[in-house]
Amino acid sequence: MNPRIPQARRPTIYDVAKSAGVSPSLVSLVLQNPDRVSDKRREAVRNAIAELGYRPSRAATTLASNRTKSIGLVIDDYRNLWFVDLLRGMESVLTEPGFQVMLADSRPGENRIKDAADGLLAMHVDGLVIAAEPGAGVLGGAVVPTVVAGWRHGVPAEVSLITNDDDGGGAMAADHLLRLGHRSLGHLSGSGGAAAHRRAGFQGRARQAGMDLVVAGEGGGTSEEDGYASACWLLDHHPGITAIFAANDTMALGALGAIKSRGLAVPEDISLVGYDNSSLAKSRFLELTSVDNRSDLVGMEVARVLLDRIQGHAPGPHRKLIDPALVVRGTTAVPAVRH
Amino acid sequence: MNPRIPQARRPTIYDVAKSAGVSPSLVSLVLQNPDRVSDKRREAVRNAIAELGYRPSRAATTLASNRTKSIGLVIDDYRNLWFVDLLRGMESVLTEPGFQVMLADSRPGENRIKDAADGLLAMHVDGLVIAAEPGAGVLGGAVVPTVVAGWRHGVPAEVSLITNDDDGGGAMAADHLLRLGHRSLGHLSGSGGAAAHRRAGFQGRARQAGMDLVVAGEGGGTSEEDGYASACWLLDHHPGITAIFAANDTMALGALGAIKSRGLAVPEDISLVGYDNSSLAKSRFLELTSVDNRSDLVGMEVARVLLDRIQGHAPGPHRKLIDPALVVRGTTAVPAVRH
DNA sequence: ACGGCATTTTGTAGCGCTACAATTTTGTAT
DNA sequence: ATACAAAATTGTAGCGCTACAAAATGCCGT
Repeated sequence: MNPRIPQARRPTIYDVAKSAGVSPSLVSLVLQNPDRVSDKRREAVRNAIAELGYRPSRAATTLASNRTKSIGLVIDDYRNLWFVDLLRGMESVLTEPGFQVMLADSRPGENRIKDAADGLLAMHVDGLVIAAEPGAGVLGGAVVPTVVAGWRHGVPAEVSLITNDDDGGGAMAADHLLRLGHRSLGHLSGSGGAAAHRRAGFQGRARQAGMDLVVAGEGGGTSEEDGYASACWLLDHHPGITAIFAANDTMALGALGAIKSRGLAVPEDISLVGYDNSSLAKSRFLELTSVDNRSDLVGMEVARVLLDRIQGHAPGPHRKLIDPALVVRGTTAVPAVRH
Repeated sequence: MNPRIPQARRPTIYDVAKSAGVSPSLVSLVLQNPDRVSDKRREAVRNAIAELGYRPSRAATTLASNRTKSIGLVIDDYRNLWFVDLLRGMESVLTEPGFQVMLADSRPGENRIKDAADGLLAMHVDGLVIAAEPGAGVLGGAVVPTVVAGWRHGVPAEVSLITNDDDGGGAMAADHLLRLGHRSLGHLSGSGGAAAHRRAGFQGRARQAGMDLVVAGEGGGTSEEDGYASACWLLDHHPGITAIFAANDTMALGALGAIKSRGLAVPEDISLVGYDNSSLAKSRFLELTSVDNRSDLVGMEVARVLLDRIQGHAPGPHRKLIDPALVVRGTTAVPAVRH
């Protein structure tokens, strides 16, 4: 028996080099910049790679080149599912050039976001996406290209920002109701930046068109209960209203309960528009007309901006609002003729 | 002016060693095995680390030790949101010992799962979690400890397996309805392993208790539409049924539509139980009694098993079913007295 | 055939860390 | 004090790759 143990050691660049009859440096070159290598050797190296089943060691590459081909994504909380679309969008762009996304959520604690970001930076990520409210100091020593996604406030001018256009979404909702012929609107708002922008956009367009508008719940909660309560108040104090725009689908669901409890029908008596185009909205049971954030597009744009910065193509920071899309379903219709 | 540029180079283990007046090896030791170092030096090193803001380079550690302190998680599709709970559970266990989770979803293609797993292995993950149906060959050359999560079939005996107990969940649903006094049950099933187990558990317990049971939709789809159609069929052909158990919340929602369309009320005329305890079920609008998978517990157990294997504590493969939990809400009640 | 230049290929020297054997220090028993 | 083992510390040699300068090769006109 042969005493030499076959050692299932992973092949290295040296094994490939030997097998292809070239130097290790040449193999490295083929991996990074195939164009600089003659056709003959390139093929030889590629064959050797395929034959040996060689895969570069990311750790070694990172250590030697100080680049990781990875992007860190900091989210505020796994429970906020919007990051799923963001992540999908990012991956759809990043997969092709071979970048990996590393996810970190921010556990409770003082400098939650900063800690998560620091952890990712310790792994030498080439770029950072902050999909959470960037607290003070988080964006300070930006050692790698950084983009804030889905947030708008507290972002210094030198940091890139890609966000859903919540103003635009609010305006879209208003336009839709306007076109249907509604003239007296209610809005269920809540606390938080996104809600404020949705409200502003909706309000702006409604006022511009000379419509009546009553806003409820401004600065309050954004749960189903809150939607229910605000909608009850609206319906009881402003019976002339024919359409309600809620700052999110959950509140819209609450509003639906309120509307039904008053013996009114959707969309016959009241049209209802939500926001987020959540699974709730898509449900056959609700068929809720809703504004879709297009967070997937945000993710794609984020990835593109980051790649540009990493590869040194783009100049300064980049800001962009992503257009949302209105998805019309069964809860909006032409208003009933009164009397 | 001083021509030397201050170079914001990250401090290395050498910088720490110099600052603490010890050798680099000692610093490394403090990082890995503080107990082996005298109190005096340990403190000196720790102070130096804090002072310099030193953070070990993951890449270098990986390269030198051939360990990464990271776990790869392969999911089948970002749209299947159950992985969110799984991930949360895993992180709650892995954060403390300093492990990172790397996520990879399996894009379309032939060997989808295998490619994703290979990608993670190329990054030298120390352990692998397959939260998807493990196709042929995926678990073959298991070079690192591997656990299959949330799946039950096609898993060879030598691979660890941590799964939701879908049989148990089905039985729980049956028990609940039994205790309420229901004697004639309907079940909305569908294709797929999870649905089959839920059905089997429900069926087993129902038969054991001598109840009437009609199953609809076996092998069919699992969407809201499918739930609606199957529930219609059930209600029309088996009017004696007083309770329906759906294989998931979405189908339960469809069933609710069907029940209402027949002029029946929930829970007065028909009790309804879903599965997954999704946000849908929690909604105030539905208040759906539902079985919770406890995927967070699956994630925690997965992480524990993996850590044990990685640290060489545990012996062979490990199999465990995680008990689900029934969340009773407003869609189940004592059946109405007939006639 | 030969200089001169561009292109292709290679050798050398790390990147920051850990493993492990070698060495020094400390503690204990005599 | 002295011998000896145990504990603490250090030096050396990589891990697998890339950067970069140096060397080799190819190509052109004359």
